[in-house]
Amino acid sequence: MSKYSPREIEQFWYQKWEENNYFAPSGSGEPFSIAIPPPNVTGTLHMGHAFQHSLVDSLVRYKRMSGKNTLWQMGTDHAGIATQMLVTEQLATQGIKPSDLGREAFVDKVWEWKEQSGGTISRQLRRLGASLHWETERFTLDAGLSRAVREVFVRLHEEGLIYRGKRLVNWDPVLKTSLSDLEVESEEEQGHLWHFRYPLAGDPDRFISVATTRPETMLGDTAVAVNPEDKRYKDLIGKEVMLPLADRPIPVIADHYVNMEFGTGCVKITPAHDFNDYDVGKRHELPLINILNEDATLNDDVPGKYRGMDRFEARRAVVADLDALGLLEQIDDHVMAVPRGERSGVVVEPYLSDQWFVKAAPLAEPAIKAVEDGDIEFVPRNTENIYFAWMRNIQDWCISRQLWWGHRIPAWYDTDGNFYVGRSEEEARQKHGLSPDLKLERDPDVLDTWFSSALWTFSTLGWPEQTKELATFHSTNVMVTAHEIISLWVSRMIMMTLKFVGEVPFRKVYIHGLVTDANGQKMSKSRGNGLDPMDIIDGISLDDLVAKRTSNLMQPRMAKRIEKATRKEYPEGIMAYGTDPLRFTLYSIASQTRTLRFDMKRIEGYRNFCNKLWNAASFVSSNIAGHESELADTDIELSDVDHWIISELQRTTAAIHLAMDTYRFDLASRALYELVRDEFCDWYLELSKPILNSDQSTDARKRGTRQTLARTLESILRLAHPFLPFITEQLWQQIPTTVRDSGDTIMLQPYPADDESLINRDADSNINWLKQVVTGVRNIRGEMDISPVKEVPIMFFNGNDQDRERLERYTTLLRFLIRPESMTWLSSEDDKPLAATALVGDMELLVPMGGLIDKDAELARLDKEIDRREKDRGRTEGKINNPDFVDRAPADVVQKERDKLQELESALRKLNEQRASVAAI
RNA sequence: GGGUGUUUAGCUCAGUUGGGAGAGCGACGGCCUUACAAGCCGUAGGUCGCAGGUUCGACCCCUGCAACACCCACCA
Repeated sequence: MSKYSPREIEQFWYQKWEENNYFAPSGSGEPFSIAIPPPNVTGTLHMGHAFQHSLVDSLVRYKRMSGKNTLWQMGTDHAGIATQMLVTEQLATQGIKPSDLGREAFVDKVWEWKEQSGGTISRQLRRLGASLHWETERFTLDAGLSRAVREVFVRLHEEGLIYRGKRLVNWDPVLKTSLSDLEVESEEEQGHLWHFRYPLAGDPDRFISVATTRPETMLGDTAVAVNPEDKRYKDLIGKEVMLPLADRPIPVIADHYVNMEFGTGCVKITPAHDFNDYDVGKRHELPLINILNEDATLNDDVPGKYRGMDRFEARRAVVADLDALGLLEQIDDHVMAVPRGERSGVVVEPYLSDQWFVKAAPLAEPAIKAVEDGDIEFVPRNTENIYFAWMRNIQDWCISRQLWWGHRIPAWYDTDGNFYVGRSEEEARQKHGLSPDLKLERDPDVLDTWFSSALWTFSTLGWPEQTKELATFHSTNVMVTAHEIISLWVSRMIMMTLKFVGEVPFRKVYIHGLVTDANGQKMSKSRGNGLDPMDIIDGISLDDLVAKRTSNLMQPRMAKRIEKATRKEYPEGIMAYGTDPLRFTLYSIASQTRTLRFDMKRIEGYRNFCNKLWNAASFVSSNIAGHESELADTDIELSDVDHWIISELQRTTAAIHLAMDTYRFDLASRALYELVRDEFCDWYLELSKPILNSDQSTDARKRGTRQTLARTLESILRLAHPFLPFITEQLWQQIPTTVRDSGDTIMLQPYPADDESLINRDADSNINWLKQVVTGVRNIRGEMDISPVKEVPIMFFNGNDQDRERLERYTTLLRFLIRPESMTWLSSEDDKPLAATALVGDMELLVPMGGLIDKDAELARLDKEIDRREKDRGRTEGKINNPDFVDRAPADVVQKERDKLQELESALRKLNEQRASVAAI
């Protein structure tokens, strides 16, 4: 058999699977379904995707093999803002502005772009081995989903759960659109707190000092507020101050919102440009003065000199002008949270505009209850707190975006500004009895991308049609996603799905951690520490990696640093590891912590693991070659070694089932790793060699071992398939059909079930004894620097009948594993030569010193053994001598300690005797 | 300000109802032993963040503290 080479097998098998439609639901059995969190149609696969989809794929393959009617629904998201920005940038390189094209032509361009680049993410998902049902792939802007969106919008509007209104919203002045709270990211930045004096109206010599972080907004102030309890300003309440620069009188009002301790205790109130001030303004019926244009330049409602200035330019001008008037009192450094648009990165403005909103509270109520009642379970459990915290304090959701790419809002306006909602213009006219002559214009806005995403689990299955798919696969079983998506998406799916389907979108929500780089840093373009899963699968040269990480940076000056760090970390670039090793690495780090560090060192280990599995299969294959026909024979004899590995297989199988059922992918992968490496390869394959090669073994026993080799390997492959889909398929194909099912793919084989009755405790304890003997000898060899191939006499003393019986039974195996020159059973103390010793229970294992063994080294070794046991004895004695322990601890625990003490004392006695005789040389 | 999580070997992390502290990587030593040097064998290394408490017994349960991380929130 050739060497393990992922590249050669992975693409081949995926294609085969897809051609044969193996990803389709079987149509029989209990349904199991998962809807993919739709990736951006024009996006590429990042490490977070690779992680998430690897987890889901293992789950899907596991359930499919377990006989479930399994659907992993594929689809992509139109990603309004992200995609529009991307295409806008593309056009900019050709010197084209969206406004040059106009709406329709621009949207056509986006569709073109989607057709052209939309295949990337799908290709990458295939490379990852994701067993998605491609045939029913959906797109959030396709006809069916658009229909679902209109249906939901109209019905919510009819119920008064969608409304239009002028509100203060988050405004992105570069994209010129509103954003929801969740699309705004606040980060602490160094800023200033300016203190200004506002002179009292009619008393220009008296001032009131206000503190602000945003001086330019003072042009829109409509009041100054103080705390009603604040004695300093009590007399000013109800009076007026003259707003400088604007020269408008504004009132001094009292409101508990004002914190007396902060700043000067006086707050300028700008209702049109601050969310708090907006609320204060409402309470006091203050006028709202909007001073900004859509692009955050100052509008005509400010004094002439500031008109048209950018907000930051205006800030400098206002500060300078107030200073010139002697009204600038002081400037403090001040750290504050600055809100920025998640996509554009620019500072977002609270901005007064007409928008559409979803009234969230009524929808949230049943959604909260569904989780409280356990209809939906969060895993790990405590992540439901994030959900509850968000839902119990939910605010209305601004769903309109001033973009061109997205679901256009199904509302039409007449020339008087009245609007009419309907599934179509015809319906809107009909519903409102409008004359056909009335001129209507459709609302130019589109819906927040998350609005269509919220309908994902059911719209992809055909809703509003009551399809068979919807009946079969909804509710879906589990949603696998990250923390930050809980509010953004999970909560909205739950609300919308309960509302329109009357059932939960999924029964479980598995929340996984965030994959970071090896240092725990979030992977990002700007940090230049991102790893592309494709580069790990296919490999990449250092120069290409550097080029990739330093191109298109928002801050080009970072390029040098990124290049340096990259060259240091990957001096040889990244070699091609293949998908299976990447996946296995991802499972192994999937513990239930918040951040998961991806370290290239680990993938190397798991690549080696795959290689080992490959070589083990090659060993099995060469040992059964020529014996294929007898592999199904019943005329066989199983040795203890065979029984033991079969036991191990059962235990691991049970452990993996438990792990998968509790979403512990890390424990599942580890159990598999340990079985394959530590038991199957390190012990079983080694022990099978003497059985197969010795004249002492009967043919029936050899047949038994060949059969166990083949069957165990075959089971391991099925067990491992959900995690390592490609290598397992490749190796499984090479298993003779006398051992495996004659099916065409491992994908559709039954997943192994554990069978308690196949656990053979006698064989287990025998093999355990055998391992101890072998380990004892290896330890002496290792410590005494005796070459593993140097044959030495080995003696046994003080063993019981069982030891003796086992020695005889396993002579052949022992000869192979410990390479004795001779094996002697000593019957009397007097026969004991001076020797290095190991203990196996009460039995002493001796390697005579005759020139081989260094006295001091052996003394050191014995001291170590003695010391270890003495410490243990101390602890154990302490317990036994504690009457409280003996009285109160369960009898079996006490007995266990007593037995242990006895063993320790016996061992110590022997070791000390041994030490004395060695020391006497 | 509120919330959640983390703290176990040099590094990254397991530790499933409280009953003898584990793995991988790294380190060190020895081996080309006929599946595998992408390998094999062996060894060292930890007052389980700190301080209390409950218990016969605590990495595990309770209280307090500290450090770090993340999420949410309107302190101008």
